[in-house]
Amino acid sequence: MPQTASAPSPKPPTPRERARARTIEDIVRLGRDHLAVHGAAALSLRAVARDLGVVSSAVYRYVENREELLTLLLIDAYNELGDEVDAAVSALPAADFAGRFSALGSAVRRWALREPARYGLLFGSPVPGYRAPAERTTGPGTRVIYALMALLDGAYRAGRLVDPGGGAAVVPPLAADLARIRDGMGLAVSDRLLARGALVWTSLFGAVSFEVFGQYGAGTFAAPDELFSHHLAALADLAGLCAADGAGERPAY
Amino acid sequence: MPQTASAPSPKPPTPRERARARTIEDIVRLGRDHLAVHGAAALSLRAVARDLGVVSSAVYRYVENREELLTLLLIDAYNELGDEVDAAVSALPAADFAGRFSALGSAVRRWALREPARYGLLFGSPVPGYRAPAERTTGPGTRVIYALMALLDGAYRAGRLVDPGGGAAVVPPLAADLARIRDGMGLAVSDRLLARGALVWTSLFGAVSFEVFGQYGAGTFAAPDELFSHHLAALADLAGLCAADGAGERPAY
DNA sequence: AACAAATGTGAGCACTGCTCTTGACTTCCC
DNA sequence: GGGAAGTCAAGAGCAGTGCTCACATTTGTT
Repeated sequence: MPQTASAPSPKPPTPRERARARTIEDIVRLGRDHLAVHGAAALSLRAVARDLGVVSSAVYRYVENREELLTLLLIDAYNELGDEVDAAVSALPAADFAGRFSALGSAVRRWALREPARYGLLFGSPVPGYRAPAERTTGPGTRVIYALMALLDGAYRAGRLVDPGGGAAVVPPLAADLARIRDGMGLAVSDRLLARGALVWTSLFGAVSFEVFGQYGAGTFAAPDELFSHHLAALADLAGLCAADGAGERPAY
Repeated sequence: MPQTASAPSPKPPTPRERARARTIEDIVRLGRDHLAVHGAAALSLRAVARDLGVVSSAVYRYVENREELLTLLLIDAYNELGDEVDAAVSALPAADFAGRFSALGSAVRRWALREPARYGLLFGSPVPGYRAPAERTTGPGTRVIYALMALLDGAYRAGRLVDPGGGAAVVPPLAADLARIRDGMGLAVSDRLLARGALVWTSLFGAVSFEVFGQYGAGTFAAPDELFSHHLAALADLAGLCAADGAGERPAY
């Protein structure tokens, strides 16, 4: 099994194939730049062709159509976000669940603020007429939620994730959904904590989206970093994460 | 002071002006339909002109350009959402804070699921190259957050909003922002509860956005209503809302 | 009825995604 | 080596877009 074992073709790549792959890489790179500058809906194959120094129809040799390029950029962005989140999380000791949670959230926010247009492609309103092919995007697209759930599940197994109370009981139809998810991901967390994890997940992206999309009015928050940190602490509490090791930091209710 | 006292022209509208206003209304209505069907980025003035039974350049007599139409649709959508939220909230007694909170969240979700493209225009990724004119959109655009803050502030003044603990203390720079907001909106809630309110606000839209934008994989949640209700209860708890009147419903910690 | 403002028309420019034909070039196989 | 097969870029062309402008028509008012 030499080379990359992805496709079922064990042949070594011919020079042609290598050149072709390199051109596609260039197209994706240029597309990423255009995406970052002009946004997803304004992504133009002709503009990419111009930057590539080639006539517009030539890029159709490498990329089937605009949707295909969008899909490539989607996967590219999901993976870059996933890489950064993974790196930020694994930079802290596995037992520091609260620290890892904070690192995960901060990494998402950092990437989103640095790449607002690409973040919008992933988590904003869907591009009209474009449907992401699930079989190619669900893998990269679920890396962050997998990381979060693995984190919370690890904390649960270590006895460091305790139900914070409040809210409501899990009703049977919801419990069925949660059971399916728990089995599918090999988790151990309880229904209530799993539901809390899902809420924390969407809340995290809600907070990031408001900031990235400029939904807060301009100048409303002069200290956005502090606001996000505060939110992150509240979300850790909402998820049920106990405060950092040692001292029973949990305030008296 | 007869008529509507909006513009500094107290004259009664001429038939011409009435016809003009009616045409603009028609354009907005048709644009709304196109928006709902094809999405914001695919909104086409030419298509609207066709539906209006007029040549494309004629609509430029009524709407300066595509951006102007987008702005009109933005305001229209914000107001429709605001109207529905206000109606849902005021349908319950003013003292039923938890009920009103639930009604607010459910109204937002209901409208978003019914009008996904318009919701995307308001809370999704910004349309590339389009900047909403703040002086015309901040009014309608802040109705929901005003309603939520008024609700939480009312609960606070009635002693029915108590700090749920957890999270972190408010650091000075954030406190300054919160103080400015509190003064600007005439609120009384504490810093921590105000910050919680902001988090609940973004979390609500995060949960709705994930559902509307199909960020949950297809078929992940067979019972989305129950999931949202569960989230809503958790968010009410996060905000510090005490459960409905009478019995000390608060579960033992 | 006459005038002037408001409104509608159609041509036109520059742009987009995408298709198709044509010609040139590279690679492989006999 | 020489042909065959495959690959690639070019350019024309189609249908659509936003938007402008000169011109024609309608319409309300004087």
